[in-house]
Amino acid sequence: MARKKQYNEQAVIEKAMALFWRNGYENTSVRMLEKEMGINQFSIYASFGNKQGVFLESIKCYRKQIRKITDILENGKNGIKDIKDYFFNFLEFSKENACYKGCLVTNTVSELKSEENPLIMKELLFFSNEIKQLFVRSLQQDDYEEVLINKKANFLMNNLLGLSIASKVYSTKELEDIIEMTFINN
Amino acid sequence: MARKKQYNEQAVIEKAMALFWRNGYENTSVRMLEKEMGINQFSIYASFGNKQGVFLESIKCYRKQIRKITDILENGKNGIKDIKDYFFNFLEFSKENACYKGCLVTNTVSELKSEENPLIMKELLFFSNEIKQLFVRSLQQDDYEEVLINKKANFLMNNLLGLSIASKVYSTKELEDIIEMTFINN
DNA sequence: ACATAAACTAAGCGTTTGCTTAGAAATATA
DNA sequence: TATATTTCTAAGCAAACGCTTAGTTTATGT
Repeated sequence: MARKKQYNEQAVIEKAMALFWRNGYENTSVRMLEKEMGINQFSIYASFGNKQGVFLESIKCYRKQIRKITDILENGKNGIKDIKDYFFNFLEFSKENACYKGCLVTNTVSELKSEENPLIMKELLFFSNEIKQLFVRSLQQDDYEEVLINKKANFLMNNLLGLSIASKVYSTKELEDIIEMTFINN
Repeated sequence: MARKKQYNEQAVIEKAMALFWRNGYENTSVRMLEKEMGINQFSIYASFGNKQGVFLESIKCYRKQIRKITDILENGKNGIKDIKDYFFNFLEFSKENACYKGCLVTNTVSELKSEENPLIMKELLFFSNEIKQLFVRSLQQDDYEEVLINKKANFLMNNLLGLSIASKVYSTKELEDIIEMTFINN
């Protein structure tokens, strides 16, 4: 009936995601996506609508990849200890050739403004809240009171957000020390 | 002998700095700077060379403005308590019309890559280290051992970096709770 | 008053941006 | 094998980018 697609949409989105992760949203042009994804601009727009569409799919792909470490946290039974492990796992997850790229979600929250990219921002904040809820779940295993759990979860999120930027400034040893300090009372 | 400048360079840089702070480096175009600074592109290039030059001067301006709160920290005598006050002061400093803009330095570290903007990045990391050294100075007043002081300083920097992003996501009440949690053992 | 030098305005340079379109190539059905 | 339908290539669109230049205005020293 017709010609077949010569590319796999999931496979090219993985490459797009990697590019957005390295360069940020605005600093990734459609021409760069074209080269990295290995397909023509026409195909990009046919498959994903526009640049924002490519990014929204990239977030889904990011979520899929990070499940490798969120699944561990979600199935953990050791309370805050599991969150600490997640921090170390995240550091490893965000690394590419000995270079830390931070978190794709955090990087983009920092870069974009809600007023100008409401759709993207909504997805990012939803994602961010999912991680926080994983922290809440683990903290509940250590039977703190509900209000304190929420405060602790926000505090830990703040440290995770910090790591996204700190990892571009500090050495691996320093980053590991920071994580140790974050969990020093547990 | 010649015509006088019709603008004050320090005054227009303040406006440029505010624009960079709100929008980030790449998302601030020379046309936007032109409007905000109230002078023609020719004047911008005559005074500051190029867009990077405008930004480098904006950092100097930012440093000058943030002295309002770093001076307090630098002259403090209450150890870590002064750092906690600095965190609250920073939150207020970063606010514009009930909207948190984060830290100009942190935002830009997160946005740009060292390989592509080495000059700007060098200034930003120098700036960032100055703040850390203020933390070290205050921590020394509480006589911890030297190695622990450095770890604590990095931990606090991580929380400050985190606040820059967290302030775009969380409410004022939550941000205040995060600061309380950061200093809970002091 | 006049010449001179700096600062102004505004138009425009080449390049890159996100996105579109015209037409050729390829494949599944009839 | 012929036809229909989709995907491909590659050229091109208007707008925005950082930056420059030609020509006018303004103020100062003589």
